[in-house]
Amino acid sequence: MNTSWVDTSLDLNHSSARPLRLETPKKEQPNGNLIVFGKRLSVKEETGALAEELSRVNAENKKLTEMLSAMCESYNALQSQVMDLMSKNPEKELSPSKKRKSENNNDNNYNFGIVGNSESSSTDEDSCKKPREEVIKAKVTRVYVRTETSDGLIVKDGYQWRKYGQKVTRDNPSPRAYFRCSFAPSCPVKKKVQRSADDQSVMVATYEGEHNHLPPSQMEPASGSSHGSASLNPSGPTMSLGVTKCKPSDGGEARNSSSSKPEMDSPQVRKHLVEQMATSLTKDPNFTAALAAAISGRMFSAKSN
DNA sequence: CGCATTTGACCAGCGC
DNA sequence: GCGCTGGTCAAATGCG
Repeated sequence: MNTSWVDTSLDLNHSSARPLRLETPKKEQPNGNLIVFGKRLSVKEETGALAEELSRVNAENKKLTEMLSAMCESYNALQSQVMDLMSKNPEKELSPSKKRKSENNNDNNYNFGIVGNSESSSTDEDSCKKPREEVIKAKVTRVYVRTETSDGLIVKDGYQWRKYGQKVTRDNPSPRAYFRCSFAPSCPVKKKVQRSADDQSVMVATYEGEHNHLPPSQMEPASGSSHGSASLNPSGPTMSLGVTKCKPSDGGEARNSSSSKPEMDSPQVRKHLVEQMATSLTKDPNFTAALAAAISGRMFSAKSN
């Protein structure tokens, strides 16, 4: 099971849709001088400006690295909390009233709350504990989306969805919306979207199944930006901010080959996961492009002030 | 007019 | 069997 954390306030994909302009001055001027932001500079000034920008970019890079490591640390802390909880409450923490067949198959991690807690609780052990029930056929992915806006139960993920129901559930005052992929019935994917009971600014999107088609944004590149803001993609090939990549989820593809029985408490494994997360982020062209765009955007705003 | 969304009704699983 | 609950259906409604 996948669980992704996406902070829509970052909106990286959206940023990456912009043409990447790192504004590295190029020696286009025949006289050796440069026009930087409309200003003609001498070679010395250019060197100074470049050095200044370099240091600024370095500082930015350092800041981002710190943010990344902080993210990983908090993730690890949460992970260990989950492990503690799981060891204290070996299996049956669900309130009896919630025990529906499908929920037992798919959502037996609700009892651990939000943010990363749900992952790694749904392993093959669960299916072993319930030999009577069918093994999960549809891949279930849970995605957490932090959204500052209150524009309904909308989680943009690049796919088109058709809403077919809405319910107020017992354990959460905010309504839960039910979506089917608009390519249904050929595409069996369903999605449930509900605001987190703990944090109303967090949307919890639960995907069931996998798309058997490309997202419309990729099938029609020209219209891609229309779906692209706050883009997250639980099963598709596009980028989802890789916090989940730290964990041995079933949807983690090749990022963690030891997904069968991970020992999350091992410091080596943790370190390895952090490294994998960092490399998967840096390898992702979308992420690097978005990062570069964000940096250049900051440089622009700094310059204009 | 066609399509998507809304929303009350209905159904099925589960506990008592 | 009954009540509770989550999930789905389908008629009504809205929108472009």
